[in-house]
Amino acid sequence: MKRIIFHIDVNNAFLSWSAIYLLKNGYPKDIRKIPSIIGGDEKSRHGIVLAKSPVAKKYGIVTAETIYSARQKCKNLEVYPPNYSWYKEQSKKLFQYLSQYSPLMEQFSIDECFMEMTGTSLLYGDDYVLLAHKIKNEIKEKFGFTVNIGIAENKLCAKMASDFEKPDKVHTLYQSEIEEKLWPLPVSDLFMLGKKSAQKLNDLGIHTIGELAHTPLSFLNRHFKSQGSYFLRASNGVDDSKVEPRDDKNKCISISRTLPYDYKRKEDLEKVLFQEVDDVSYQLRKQKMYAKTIAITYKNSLFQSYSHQLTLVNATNQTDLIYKNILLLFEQSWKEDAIRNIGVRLSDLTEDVKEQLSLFETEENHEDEMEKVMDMLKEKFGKDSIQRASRKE
DNA sequence: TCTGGGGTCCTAGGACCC
DNA sequence: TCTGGGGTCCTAGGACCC
Repeated sequence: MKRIIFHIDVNNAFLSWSAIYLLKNGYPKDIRKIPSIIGGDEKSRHGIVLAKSPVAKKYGIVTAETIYSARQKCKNLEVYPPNYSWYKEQSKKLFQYLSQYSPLMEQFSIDECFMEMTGTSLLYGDDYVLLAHKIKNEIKEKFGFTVNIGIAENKLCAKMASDFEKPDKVHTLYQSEIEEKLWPLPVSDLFMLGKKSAQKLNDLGIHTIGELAHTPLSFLNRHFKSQGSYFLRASNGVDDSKVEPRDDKNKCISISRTLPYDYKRKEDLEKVLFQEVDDVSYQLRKQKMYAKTIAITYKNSLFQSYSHQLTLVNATNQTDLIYKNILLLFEQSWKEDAIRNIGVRLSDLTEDVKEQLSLFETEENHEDEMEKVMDMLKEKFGKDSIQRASRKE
């Protein structure tokens, strides 16, 4: 049986969702119809473009560029702040609705998912384009925002197809259409082929996906190692990965903050680190996980990144133990440069801890009990309801 | 008023063991 | 009297995604 995969992608998700929110609350205009963007707060140095309206796009504004630069391109650009809790709500509603059409769905991000549609012709008939239009139109009617739907025989091609002309469109990219629809595109359009690789390919004289598809594997392997094999397969529309529902278990949990100004004082940085550890270890406990690897990450005033990490003998989820190790890492790694962004990352996560205590480790049941109580309070009254003594000024 | 935040995966190189 | 070599674990850094 021919495999059929749908990829659903919300058009300008953050901007569309904000537009709906604003209209619902009596805002007089639809920000989808004017030159507008969703952007972070520039004063706290979060000034980048998170989403753009189709009109803003016409001015050449791209996602992730600075708001400052976006304004240079369009003088009467309107900037609106993100509303993440509302986005999450919209996302949840959408996926809930979509799940009625297929028992097998893979949520890929807040605004994208894959649906395994193989075999559904018994239910919906074998005109998949018609079905996709039905779904797309129902979403528009029911929720007020538009989506693109890509139809193909595998995930990669479905994803590429949904990226063709936007908004509010259905596209197919069957194997028989690769040459006509995929090959003329620039290599940078290929999924998982980013700026660096695109530049390198261009320097090697390879500009289109079609050219890439006809490059010898040995040549690509020489220049791109294991990625070379991926590039060749992907450019030929080959992908045999399955639609797999995400398990909710993360491989890592991290928090990082861009500071209001560059911090140079040890005490200031330590205070931020403590808050971050408090947050991140709470998240860890909420997922009932334990971390074995603890890392500190920096971005300095010159935008250079560096990091330092250690691996524990026994995985933990205790705030104090994690903080102790973060302080150690901080002592060992901070170059005493001015820090723009500092973060904490927990990885090597496991569900169970070996209860074996190392030789000199003391039992910390006390700490465990206190933490449980504090977590319960956080659950009930919100994350900021309770703070440890050392977190206060 | 220049340049976010949260992820996953890969690679190179060093330490260490047998 | 010359510097083997495979395997594993760990760290740092980087590419890429939304």
